[in-house]
Amino acid sequence: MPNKRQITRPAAAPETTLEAQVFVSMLRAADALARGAEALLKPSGLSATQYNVLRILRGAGPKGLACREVGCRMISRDPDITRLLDRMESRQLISRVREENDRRVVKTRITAEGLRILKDLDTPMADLHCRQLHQLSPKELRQLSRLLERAGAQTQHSEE
Amino acid sequence: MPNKRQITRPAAAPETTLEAQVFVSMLRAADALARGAEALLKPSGLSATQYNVLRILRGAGPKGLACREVGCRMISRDPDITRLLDRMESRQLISRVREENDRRVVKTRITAEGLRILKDLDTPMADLHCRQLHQLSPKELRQLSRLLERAGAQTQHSEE
DNA sequence: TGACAATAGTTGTTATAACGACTATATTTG
DNA sequence: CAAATATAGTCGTTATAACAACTATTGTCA
Repeated sequence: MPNKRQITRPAAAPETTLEAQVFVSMLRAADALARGAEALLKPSGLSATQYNVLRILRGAGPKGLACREVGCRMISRDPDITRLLDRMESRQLISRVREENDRRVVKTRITAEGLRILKDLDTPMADLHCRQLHQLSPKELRQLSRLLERAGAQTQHSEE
Repeated sequence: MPNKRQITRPAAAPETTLEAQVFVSMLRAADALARGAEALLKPSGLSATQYNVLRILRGAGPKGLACREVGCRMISRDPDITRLLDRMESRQLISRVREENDRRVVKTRITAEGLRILKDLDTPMADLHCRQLHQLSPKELRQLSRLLERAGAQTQHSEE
């Protein structure tokens, strides 16, 4: 039961390409980071997805965003924005109003309550990220960020 | 609605630390990779999690693994291995037998059918990874892999 | 040995994600 | 202008994830 870093080429493993290695490392690292964030959010009763939506809406400002626009900016796509927002609205984190001009769209905005919760989380979240990545120097972080952006450059969005 | 790479420091965004930037890039990139893999797996009716379990069991060989061991090696932890394996067993992808020595443990093994499906996926999956990461040179891939391992070095497991 | 704790899995329940069909409004075009 | 098409969002259903309590078996030690 080896718990080592170096690949031990276990039994039936087919030729492990460099790309496959990066694939696994990436998912693992991302999962570790996400898990930490979720743990931090749990006391607030927020899921990672909900937190992401709140940040997006804060970034969008008082003009708000259409349902679909929120979906586009999310880190992980959610095919069911409606009910995600339903839950958040019932918890008073966001508000929704149907547009007058184009009555198809529903503008979503963050509430004062949502802003408050988010604000309280800003520092703890930043601290968490630093703790999670403290093993890397600023130079390495920049390097990593650059590589990640290129690696994920398929479905590109812009957050907040 | 900027679709650019460079951070534009949008409206209400608090100071974006380097670490936070890496955090977002990482989740985004991982999501992109995972999405591609899921699309590839869909025709086989496998979820990413199930695929992961099959690879783990193939790597474990004919001795099989205890339920809990499978969970430890998975990329993303699943607190409900039992029902995950239930579904896979009912689809004949795996088999389970209770141990004689220690009657608490249930050994899980991959079936011939599971092996077959996995084998058919090996090449397409490797190709996918190459396509997904073809923007990076071998040197960059090694660099990325190394950085990722250090970034995710909190809950370290060994796959397959 | 007999009570207590630890370990391995299972099961019940609730919430959320995934997939697809459906309604309402707006835009295009013959 | 009416029919067709596109767009925005909603809803029904099924499957899966998340959380927590529960059973069975084994190990510990007073």
